[in-house]
Formats: sequence, C-alpha cells, structure tokens
Amino acid sequence: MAEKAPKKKKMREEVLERSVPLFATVGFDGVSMRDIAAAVGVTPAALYHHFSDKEQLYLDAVGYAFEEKVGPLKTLLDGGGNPWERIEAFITRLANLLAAERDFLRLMQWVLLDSDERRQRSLVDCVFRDLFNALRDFAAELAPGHDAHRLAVSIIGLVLYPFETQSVRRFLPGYTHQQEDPEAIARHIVGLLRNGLGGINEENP
Amino acid sequence: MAEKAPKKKKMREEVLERSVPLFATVGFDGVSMRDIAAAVGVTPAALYHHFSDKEQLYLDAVGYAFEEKVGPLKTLLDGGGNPWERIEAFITRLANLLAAERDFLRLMQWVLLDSDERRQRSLVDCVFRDLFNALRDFAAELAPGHDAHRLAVSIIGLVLYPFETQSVRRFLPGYTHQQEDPEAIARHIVGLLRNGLGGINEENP
DNA sequence: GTCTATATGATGATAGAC
DNA sequence: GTCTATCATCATATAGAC
Repeated sequence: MAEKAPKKKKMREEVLERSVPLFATVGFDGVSMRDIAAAVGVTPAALYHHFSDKEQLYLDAVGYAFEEKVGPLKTLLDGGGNPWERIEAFITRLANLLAAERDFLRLMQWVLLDSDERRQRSLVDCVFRDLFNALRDFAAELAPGHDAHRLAVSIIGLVLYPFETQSVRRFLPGYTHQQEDPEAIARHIVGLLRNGLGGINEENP
Repeated sequence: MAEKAPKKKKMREEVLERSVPLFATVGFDGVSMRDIAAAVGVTPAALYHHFSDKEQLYLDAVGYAFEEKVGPLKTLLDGGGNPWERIEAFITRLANLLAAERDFLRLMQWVLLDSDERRQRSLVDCVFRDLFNALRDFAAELAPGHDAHRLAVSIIGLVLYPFETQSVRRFLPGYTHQQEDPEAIARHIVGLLRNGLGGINEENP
C-alpha cells in the first residue's frame, strides 16, 4: 500500500497537457469540451469530474503551460553582474524559448486578446505579473534615465514580435528561414538596444 | 429618377461598420450571425442576402476596417527627404492611429492568431503586404547595413506592443495613463532607434 | 430585401447507471 | 471516475412568403 498506482493521479495533468495545444491553436472559443475529451480519450462528462467548467479548465491549462517557464527567465534578471550581459542572456533565453515552444507564445497572444476582463485579470496575475515586474526593475537599472515601464514593453515587443508575426511573414517577400534563428534575433535586438541603428552593422561588423 | 434613395445602397456598408467592433472585440469565433444581425437591427437571414456566409462577411469587414487606413501610412514612407524625418512621421502617425482606432489594432491581432491558413493568407494579401513591403524597403534605405526585413519587424513591434499590451498592463504596477500618449511613445521609439539606450536620456535631455 | 419558420448540427453542462 | 443518455441552448444556413 506504500506504492500507489502511478496512473491514477495523472488524469488531471493529462487533460491539461492535451488541452494546451488546442487552446494555443484556436483559443478558448475555438475549442469545445468534446475536442478536449477526444484528445484525452475520454467522454466530455468525465472532464467535469476534474474541472468545474470549461473556463476553469482553460485557466488551469494556461497556468500549467506557463509554470516552470517564467521562473527560470525571471532568475536570469535577478542575478548580479554586468547588466548588459544579463539582458543579453535574458533575451537570448526568451527567444530560444519562443522558438521552441510555440504554444507558449500563442497562449500569451490569446491572453492579450481576451475580452473577458475577469478572466484576463486572473491570467495576468498568475502569468505575467512577476516576470514583467522583474523586467521593469531590471530596465530601471539598465537605463536609469528612461521610463522603466516603457522600456520593458519595448524589450518584450522586440523579442516577441518576430515570432508573433512569423505566420504572416511566411507569405511576404524577403522572408528567409534563417530569420527565425533565435540567436540571430537576440543579437539583432541587443545591438539595437545598445547602439540603435547608428552602431556598427550587425552584418558587417 | 436621377436621385436614388441614399439609404438603399448603404445596407451592406452598415453591416460591415457594425460588425467591425464585434469582430475586433471577440474575434471570428466569438461573434455569431445573430450578434451581427442584432447590432444592425435586422434578422440573421437578411445578412445572407449581402454575404455568402460568415467567413465572407468577416473578410469583407476586416478589409473595410483597413482600407483608407494603411494607404496614408504607406505614403508617409514613400516620399523623399530625410529618412529619419520620414520614419519619425510614420511612427508618430501609426501610434496616433493605434491610440485612436482600437478596433484596427485588435483586428490585426486576430489576424496574427488566425489558425485557418487560407483565411489568414487572404487577410495578409489585402491588408499587410503593401505596408510591410514599404516599411521593409524603407528600412533598407534607413540602415543599409541591417537586415531590412528584421528591422521592419522590430519597428512594427516597438510601435504596436505598447498598445497590444495595454489591456494587461493596466493591472501592473508602474502603469500610468500618460504612458499611452502616442506622441511620447513615438519619441521613445525614435530615440531608441537612433541611439539605443546609450543616448541622451529622453526624460532628462 | 427583409421577414417567419425551420432544418441540421454543435455546444456546455447534468443525471444517474456502473 | 468514467460511462451512456440527455437537456436546453446556441450555431450556421436555407426555403419561401411578402
């Protein structure tokens, strides 16, 4: 009796894991409880034993997708040492994360578009707040003369936008596969933050 | 008979005008034909006399919302003269547009998240392509040493992100109403592009 | 061109057997 | 804890009267 069946406790987690890509792809309104149930391999009724309703399942799924993702990122900013080295490490890590975990990015986009204020607020509380605060505090240290809040927004936008727009840039001329390389994106952004466009060319240093 | 009834021809446009804020707020899946019909003041069946189906109504609504918005923006980039003056004018105009027309921004976000590839492509064709190409060509002129495509993405991201994230930043500390001032946002971005963070402080020049 | 009425199916959620 | 069966409601879309 010391050994419990390992399968039993995992049902709830299994639901979350399977529903994350669904919500990430088509959003809250685009996913039905039937879809999730089918992805898990149960009937829709079974889901209601683990989650009170669809909204709670969604909130838990988003929280599940973000936990253990934002923590390590925040740590990169907290450490001491050269601020420019830290911001470069943060940007590089974030770019690699976004490139590898596409669901992560899309869930963030869905949160930004959520029109249910109560739901959006609870998502922000569990997902965005800590990381944004850490980045804003770091921005204040990195560039004391600038508005830290505004600068934090700029940094996040610079990193996220290449990935957010990838699905449409595919169709545009001048698009090459290598433009999605997270390391190259990070170098581009750090160069921009350091010197603006007046600095040394990134292509011909 | 030389004078036609001015009301008759406007029905189609009326539907588009009323449906744009609905689609902008809750997206394609969040709006029903009943919602649109109610907003216009007709029955759902009447909508099908003007649009073959919901998707066509959506595509036309997005096109309607973007026409006469992107054209003037593109013109700002095409003109000759000092490139830095032109990019500043473009960024300032775009920021003011985004601040004034919230539906415009949200529709763009929905397009970026659209999981229907055929639909997304047709939206990109009628909405994004021209403006992005103009900006990319301009970026090539502004900073010949940089990857023009990448730089165009960075510029768009810098301008759009303060507005895209406004709905969640409301809940975060350090948020002040004045951070949404499009003129201040534009100055911040131009300063960043010119000098990076190493330049003269924007707050204490 | 808009209406009433309706076909047809998907949706979130629940009751009760096992 | 999961199932079958079902409810009530909502969805897109159409047919045909006016």
